[in-house]
Amino acid sequence: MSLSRIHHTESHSVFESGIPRQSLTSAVAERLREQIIRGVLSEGAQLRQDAIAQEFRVSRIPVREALRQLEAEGLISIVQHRGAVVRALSPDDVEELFTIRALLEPELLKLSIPHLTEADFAQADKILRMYIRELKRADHVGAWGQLNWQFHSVLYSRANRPYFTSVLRNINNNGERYTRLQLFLTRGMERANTEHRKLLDLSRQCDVPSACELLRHHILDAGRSLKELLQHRREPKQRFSAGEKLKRISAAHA
Amino acid sequence: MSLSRIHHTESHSVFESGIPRQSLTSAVAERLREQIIRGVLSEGAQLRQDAIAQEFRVSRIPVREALRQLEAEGLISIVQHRGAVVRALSPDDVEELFTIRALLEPELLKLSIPHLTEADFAQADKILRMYIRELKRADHVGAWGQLNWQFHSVLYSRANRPYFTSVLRNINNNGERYTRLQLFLTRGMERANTEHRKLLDLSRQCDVPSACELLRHHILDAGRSLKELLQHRREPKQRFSAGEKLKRISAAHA
DNA sequence: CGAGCGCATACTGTATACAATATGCGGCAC
DNA sequence: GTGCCGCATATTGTATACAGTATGCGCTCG
Repeated sequence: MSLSRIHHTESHSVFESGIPRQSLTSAVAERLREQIIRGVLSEGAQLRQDAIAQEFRVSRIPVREALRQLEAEGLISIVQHRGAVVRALSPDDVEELFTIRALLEPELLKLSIPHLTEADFAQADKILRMYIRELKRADHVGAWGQLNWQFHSVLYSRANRPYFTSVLRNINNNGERYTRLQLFLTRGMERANTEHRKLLDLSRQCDVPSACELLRHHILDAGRSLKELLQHRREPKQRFSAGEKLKRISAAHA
Repeated sequence: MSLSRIHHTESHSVFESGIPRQSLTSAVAERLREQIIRGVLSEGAQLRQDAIAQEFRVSRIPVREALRQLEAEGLISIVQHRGAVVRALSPDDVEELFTIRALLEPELLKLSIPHLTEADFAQADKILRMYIRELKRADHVGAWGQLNWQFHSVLYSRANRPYFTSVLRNINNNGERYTRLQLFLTRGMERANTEHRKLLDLSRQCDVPSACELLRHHILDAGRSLKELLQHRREPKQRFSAGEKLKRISAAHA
């Protein structure tokens, strides 16, 4: 899994196809970000610079820079001399993320709808159909969360508001692990699907107020549901005594 | 202006008082961030790693890490092999930032007001009085923007919403240079002051709806005003031909 | 037997050195 | 005279090496 174009120019890594225009730092950051979002690196997981550097066949410098970037994005936290760990979100944190989404996304949708083209609707429709396909397979959960964001993203794409988009993209990156959890555990996929379908129809009809209101509730309901899920999921763990804390932490890696 | 605690342990830099707990990377990032916000480094300014490293008496590694962090915060942009420059915001960008603020800050205020203490109001009041003092002196513009954010920040402090706060803090960091411009050029300071006073009074009376509505308009009006200011300010420059582009860029450094 | 100290170890933090790339200028050909 | 090629220079990108710090274990002492 080398990212280096210097020592392994013949490697077939996607990062080395064609003329390399991406710095190792960006490549490492991208990989780690993806792994965190997809849950490959679960919350609390330690990110040791040396291990990552060896895995990607690079030195620790680009790894360190990538970690700084991920920290600024809120995905990990770095403590001096103690390394980086994947951030864990409390139920309150998750609620906050959804609240922010509920405030920003309807505005973005409102600005976007008037400029959406038939191609955009077709694209959204395509994503929804892929979503349903994934829903039936139910084997790899990974794609749901991604498709979820992609769908929303297409609907906002014509708003042409880079800051809105980057804030929301980042918030979604922070929360996607949990969104996936909810879609999986509460069978919320069916509901999400019907709501997405409605949202697409309303957008197509240019019914801006209804679409925005539906979107707002769609987000808030998902947030509430997820918060409750997390609270109930966390409670059992509180039976552990402080002395067993260590065991729990190591168990979390399994 | 050394930040190094290794080579200059006897230095009196604020970063070295007491036991150093901050990494050089964080210290450099903080310094640069402050300089960008305060306009010491104006938009388009090139940040050469070597120069920064020498100025702070550190190697380029912590500088590079700091730059990555600032890039993730949106304050600078880094291009491969061409270095980092302070980002310039278009009038549309500024409008976007204010729109986001107008959506998020009222919500935060709503959540905060019920929990604000008399000490908080006193603190806000103190900031307003400092604001007026600075307004009369009118010599160093720097403090206005900072006090502006501090005032808002105090009012939101009891909302206890870390993500809201960090998103807004970052947006303010990105826009503060321009806010200051507006306060200076449009004599918007007086208006801001009276509106802040009203906002404080309404908050004290726990009149949540009125306070939030005032805040929303306060932000949106400031945004509109600033956008127009920037548009008119930019227009004269458009008379330059494409051929003179280079001259304009180098002149921007003066 | 328990508590506290000290050392070994592993990891992070930073500096120095070298490799690679972009930019600008001068010379050459047309 | 003009345009293009190629080299010199400056700046960034990365690797290696070393310094500093936190953690855990064993030892000693009470």
